[in-house]
Amino acid sequence: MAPPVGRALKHVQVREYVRGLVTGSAPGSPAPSERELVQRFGVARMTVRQAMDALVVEGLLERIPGRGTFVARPRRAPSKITGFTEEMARRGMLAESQTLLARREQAGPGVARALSLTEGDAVVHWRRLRRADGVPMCLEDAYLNEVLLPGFLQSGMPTSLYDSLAARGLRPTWAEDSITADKATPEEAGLLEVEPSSVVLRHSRRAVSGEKVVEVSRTVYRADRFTLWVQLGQGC
Amino acid sequence: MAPPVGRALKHVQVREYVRGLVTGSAPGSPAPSERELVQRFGVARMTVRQAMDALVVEGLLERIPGRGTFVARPRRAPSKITGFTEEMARRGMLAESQTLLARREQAGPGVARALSLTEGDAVVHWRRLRRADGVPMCLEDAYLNEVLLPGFLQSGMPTSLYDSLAARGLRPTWAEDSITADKATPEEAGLLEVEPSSVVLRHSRRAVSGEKVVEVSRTVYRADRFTLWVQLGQGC
DNA sequence: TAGTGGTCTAGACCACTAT
DNA sequence: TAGTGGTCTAGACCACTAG
Repeated sequence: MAPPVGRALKHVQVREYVRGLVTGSAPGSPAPSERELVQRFGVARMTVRQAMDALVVEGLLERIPGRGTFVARPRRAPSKITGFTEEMARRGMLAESQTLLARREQAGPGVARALSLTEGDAVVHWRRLRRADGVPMCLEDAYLNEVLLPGFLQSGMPTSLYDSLAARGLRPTWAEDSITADKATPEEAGLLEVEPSSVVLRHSRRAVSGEKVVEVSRTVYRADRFTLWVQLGQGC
Repeated sequence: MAPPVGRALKHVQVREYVRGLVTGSAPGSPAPSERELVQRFGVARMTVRQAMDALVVEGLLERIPGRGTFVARPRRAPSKITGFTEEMARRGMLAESQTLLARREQAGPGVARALSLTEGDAVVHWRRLRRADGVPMCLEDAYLNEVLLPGFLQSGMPTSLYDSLAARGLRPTWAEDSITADKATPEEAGLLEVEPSSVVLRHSRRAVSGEKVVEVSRTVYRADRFTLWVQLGQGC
């Protein structure tokens, strides 16, 4: 394959060429040597190193001095920040949602603080009963900053909140969760179709995209149907 | 301050000089310009860029084209992988432990699989009742690969498992946790000093350091005393 | 206009690995 | 010995920002 032509930066051309060669290769496979790429693209070696550096930082390549550059074994990664739809898909289950409430409200003190707003500011309150493979799994109350989501309530509610946040460039980049065990309230038990005072898992989330708080939610899961899985790590 | 002298690599000298200038500075403070560092250290600009690149990747500096290089605002980071002692300290509580059991065992099928061992291999089983500010908080069963921890049982049990792992260069770099809500067994209720069938939070962990599985544990927390906090993020 | 970071060149020498 | 990545030089031009 010839080096691509275009007005793209040279280190980007090299980087994407190598990425193309390398994606799909088994870990440990050799990448082209730096001097080989210098020849192929007719660029300086520092330019090639800039390209390779980026792929090394990404975790795609691994350099071994004296030996060469190789496809890195995929690093164990921390959990992605996902919503219910994506999480259930990952478990091979079909997520369904029943909207119980979707309206504009004035933020109370707790929600205002969590969303970094002022009390009384407009928020979207969205309450859903969520099923996996037809069985009630959890009850979720999400609060969203209306200013960040103009026309959200009018545009017809999506299935996946996180998809529609992503579509607006507001995919969460950071989230803080708190998790407790508790007993269901009578109302929760009724909606979740469990005995009164059944054990539940309560999960609160505050999700941030860049500097903006995009979601504050409280979710109550049936303990008999749901285990929370989290991966932690120092890698990215 | 004069450039340090020594046989250290030049880009390392520059990097550590800048790090020293910058740590403690407020986010947004300017770092020295690249050309200024070229003058000060008498090195090539590419060498300075190599030094600065490292600090940018670390998240310490931020480059703004046309303006300069500045101290980055600390990025929101995912949770560190901590044990009970460290976690309680973070909450301003004093962690105490009472060892209920500490012995060499043969790994059963479940523990063997989780520790990436063969059934019957030697493992350390360590059961502790853990208190925070004197109140029972959780009951933890940890299983450790004895081969990775020679003399662990003989050397007197430490307070913090994670400290002693760190001392052997086995600080976890990745962990997978699962969290469920449940009711305490009679034995658990007795040890945790709660009513029988009280609500508890069950937390399982499999912690890895590099490629080695260093800890497998199951912990049961009093739900009335403990909330799990987790931060997730794409930054490192 | 002066200064900044972003890109790029065309070399060089080193330590290390593999044959 | 040949090849690899690691380090380093002494320049250059560009687009952008700020005064």
